[in-house]
This record gives sequence, C-alpha cells and structure tokens, in this order.
Amino acid sequence: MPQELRVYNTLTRKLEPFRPAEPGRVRMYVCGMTVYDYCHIGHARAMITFDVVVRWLRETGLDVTYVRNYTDVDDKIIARAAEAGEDPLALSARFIEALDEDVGRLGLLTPTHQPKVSEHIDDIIALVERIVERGHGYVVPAAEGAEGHDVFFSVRSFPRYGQLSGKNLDDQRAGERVDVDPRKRDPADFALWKAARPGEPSWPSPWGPGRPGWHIECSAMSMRYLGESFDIHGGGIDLVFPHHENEIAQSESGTGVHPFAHYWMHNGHLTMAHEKMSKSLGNIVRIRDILDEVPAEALRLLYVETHYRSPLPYSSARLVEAMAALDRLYHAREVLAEMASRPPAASAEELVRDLGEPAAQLHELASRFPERFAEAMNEDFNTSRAVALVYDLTRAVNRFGNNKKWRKRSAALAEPALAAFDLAGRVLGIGALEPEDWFRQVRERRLRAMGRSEAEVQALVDARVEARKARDWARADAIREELAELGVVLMDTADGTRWRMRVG
RNA sequence: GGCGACGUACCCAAGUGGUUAAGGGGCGGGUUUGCAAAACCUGUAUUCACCGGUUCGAAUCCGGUCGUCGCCUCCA
Repeated sequence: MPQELRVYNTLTRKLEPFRPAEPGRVRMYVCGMTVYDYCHIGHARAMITFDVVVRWLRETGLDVTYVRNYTDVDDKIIARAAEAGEDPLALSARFIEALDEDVGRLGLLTPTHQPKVSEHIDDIIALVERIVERGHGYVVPAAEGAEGHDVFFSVRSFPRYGQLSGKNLDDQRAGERVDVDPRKRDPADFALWKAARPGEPSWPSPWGPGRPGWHIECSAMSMRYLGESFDIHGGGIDLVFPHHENEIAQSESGTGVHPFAHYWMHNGHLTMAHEKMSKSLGNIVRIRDILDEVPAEALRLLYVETHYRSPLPYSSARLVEAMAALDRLYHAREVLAEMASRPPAASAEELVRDLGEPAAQLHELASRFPERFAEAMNEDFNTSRAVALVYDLTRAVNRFGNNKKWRKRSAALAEPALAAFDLAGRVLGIGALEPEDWFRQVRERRLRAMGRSEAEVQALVDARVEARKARDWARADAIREELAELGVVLMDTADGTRWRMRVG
C-alpha cells in the first residue's frame, strides 16, 4: 500500500489516519432508511457512498463487519399507515421488500447485518434502563391520550453534548419554531421511549406499553452487532444533528464508554436544481424509476465522479453524460477482450519496445494503475481521482486498439489493463459488466422508451446492409436517417454493420 | 440569530503552498470512412467569485465583500 488510508472525521473536522481499534478488522454502522415509502436517489447516494467505502476497506484486506439498519418503527410509518388504513409493521415490511429490490438493482453489497428496530426492542429497553440508572434519563408521565410514561434523555447531563455538530446548547433557539414539551427539563432533551397511544404499535416496558424514540434504535442495534465502541459510523450529512449527536450522548451516557464511534463519516446531499431533494419538498426521484431509464452503472458513475462529501447537483442530463462516458469505457473493454483472446505473441516489454509510444503508455498506465488507484482511494475515498485514472486507461487502450494489427499480438498488454478495470469494477462498481451486457442494458431501455422492438430495428439494419452491398448509397443513407430517428446509431466496420442505441 | 459548507472553462468536477490547473460531457478542427458513426489526435481556464494581506512563491493560508447551499424541526 503506497500510503495509509486517511478519513475525514466529522467529529474532529480533520483528515485522520484510519486505524481500526482491532488491527485488520473494521466495525462499521451506517444509518439505513426509515421504511415508509420507496427510496429515492438521494438515499441511493448514501448507500453507494458507504458501499464504496466497504468495498475499498475490504480490497485493502480488512475484515469489515458492515451493519445497516432498517428503521421500521417510527412516527412517520405510523402516520402513513394510519392514512392507508394499513398495519404499520405490514407497511414497513412492504417497503423493506421494495428497498431490498432497489439495493439489488443498484448492485450494492449486502451488509453483514441488517437489523430491524421491531426485532430489537429488548436491546433498546435494556439500553434505556441503563441510561436512566446512570442518571442521564428521566421518566415523566405520558402526554395526553397515552398511558404509562415517556422517558427523556437529559442533554445537560452529558457535557460533551454538541461536540459532533459543533453546537452549543446555550446558543440554540429551541422552541422558536416548534413548541417545547413542558415535561422536558431542557428544550433539547429528546425521547428515548414513547408511551403508546391507542392503535399504535407498542411493546411492554418498565414504563408501560410504548415504543422507542427516534435515536435510540441505532445506539442499541450498533452495540448489539459491533459492541459499545466501534470504528466507523456513517450516514447522510443531515443526520449529524440531531440524530448522531443524540446517538453519541445516549450511547456514551448509557455505557460510560468513550468514544461510541471513532470515525464519523457523512455523505453530502444530492440536490435538485440547487435544492435539497426531500420528501417534504416533494421533488423526489425514486431509485426504481431511474433504473428503468438507465443502467445502475450510470447512476453509480455519476455519484463516484463527485467526492462523497460534496453536494451533488443531480440532473438527467448528467446521467446521459455518464452513459456516454461508459460507452467509451466499454468500447475499450471490447478492445481488450479481443486483444486477450489471441495467444500471446510477445512479452509486454517486447511490445513496448517494438510498438512505441501507444504501447508504452498503455503498459505504464495499466501496470501502475493499482498503486495510483490506491493513492486516490486512500485520500478519503477520492473516487473522483480514481475515476479519472480509469478514463486515462480507457483512452490509452482505445488509442492502442485503433491499430488492428497490434491488437492481434498484444495479449500481454491486455492482461494488466483488464486487471485494472476489474479493480475499478470491484471497488467503484463501474466498468464491471461484460461489454455486451452494458450495451444490451442501454439498448433494452432505449428501445422500450421508443416503443420499438429489436427485430424491427434489425430488419431495417439488414435492409441497409443490402443497399450498401448494391452500392445504393442513397437508399442506405435514407434507411440510416430513419434509424437515427429511432435513436439507433450505426457503425459500419470491416466485420460488418453494428448498431447501438444513442444514450440520451 | 447560531453553526457549517461551497463558489475552478460552455456544463460537471479533481487539485488545498512551488513542474505545462486532473478527468468527464459538450463544441470547433483533423485522422479514418462511400458518406457517416465509433475510436483516436488536436483546440477549447496565463487562470481558479471579487478585493486586500501573508509569503521568494497562493486556486491553495489569513481578513473582508458578494453569491449559493445546508443544519439548528422529520430527513440519506
């Protein structure tokens, strides 16, 4: 490894050398989704960000335990279920299924553990009890309409409160926008346990029937699978406050162990026309809808082209650009496949000596790729730089491959280049497909959008081939025009006519 | 009001003290082609929002101005 991995830690606002508590082993928790609706492409950014993090950590040989939860007990779920007249847990189960489907289509790794709140109520109750016993939580009678008691966390009992988000309790204007619950000792106190109202899902507890507050589930579930102190805690930047701040406060108060998590990583938001994309603004694009339009790799590429901490302005035009770039990348992979299919005629060194600059450049870029890639990834997961390396290699391959004779004797040069693409594919999830699979995915989606069938296009292509054989250029060009209107791009090569769908 | 981030070419986006300011898309020119397409070559920022300052040297550090955005309330 050329250099040690450095990670930006929200807690210290600095790049820090990454050193897991147990050498060789990484424990990582990422806040997953509250499952009350279909996931949007902003959620996809968070999931892809941490997917790449896990992939890179594993690539460097670390044994990563990766936990991503489903929050399936929550006020919003209850509200949504009430509207639909559905059981809240049935509703969340439905959206967990949908989420899993999206995750599969995005090509995301399956986390080591995917705990659900509803299956960890005992852990949560036990943690709340510890917090209360240690004097950081207090029990108050339930609000009107509910029976039993609520339990609140006392932020003033935790001196480090505000450390993660850089907030000072005395500077906040709690209560300015929302009325403060008079039962709270401090406006910033938050619920650990909520007494149940009639009809709400509830579990028995020492404080009467109720359910967990919003933040406690992540504390309890991360401890269950990773212990009371672990390496990385991730999530969207919007979770820094209050969610993660509260997680730290309640976790460390309950266990007395510090730190709860060593490295806090937060991904920047996806924005829509300079606006945050969120359910409350109603400007959401669902993952599943986008994946009907473009292959998952296009979305992944769009995401990894920007550093994970920067805001990412989304637009469908950028998705088309990403597809254009992938077309070029897969062209290179086709060239490499052809090169590799021939028996090796010479060593890489001989080829470099005989074929000059294009061979030398290809050899240099391919053989040094792993080290440069590692350098980029080790700098706080600089996928932007890593992607640039892939493009550099892509160009070198295509340049070399423009010489048909060279292709036939250069298996030795193809090998390290293919290994480089494999590495990028494993870690970034781009360029990982077989070229024909990529072109097919684009073709299927575009044809569907145009309402055309492959056979229909093929018939026109065949007709044009006949016209060309007869040297009837006018007819051939007319057919090409017709195909162009369907978004079909033709390529007349020595081996015959091929066609592709235009990406945009 | 508090806290924080950002402003790099036509668009997107790396670079955060010192070789010619990565890379992608687009656009112009060329090679190739029956003509195209694809691919490749080449041109696209003497300059990094603006103004001061520190320094031998700054897109990079400091101060100010303008602008955009986020968090402080549910949010990936």
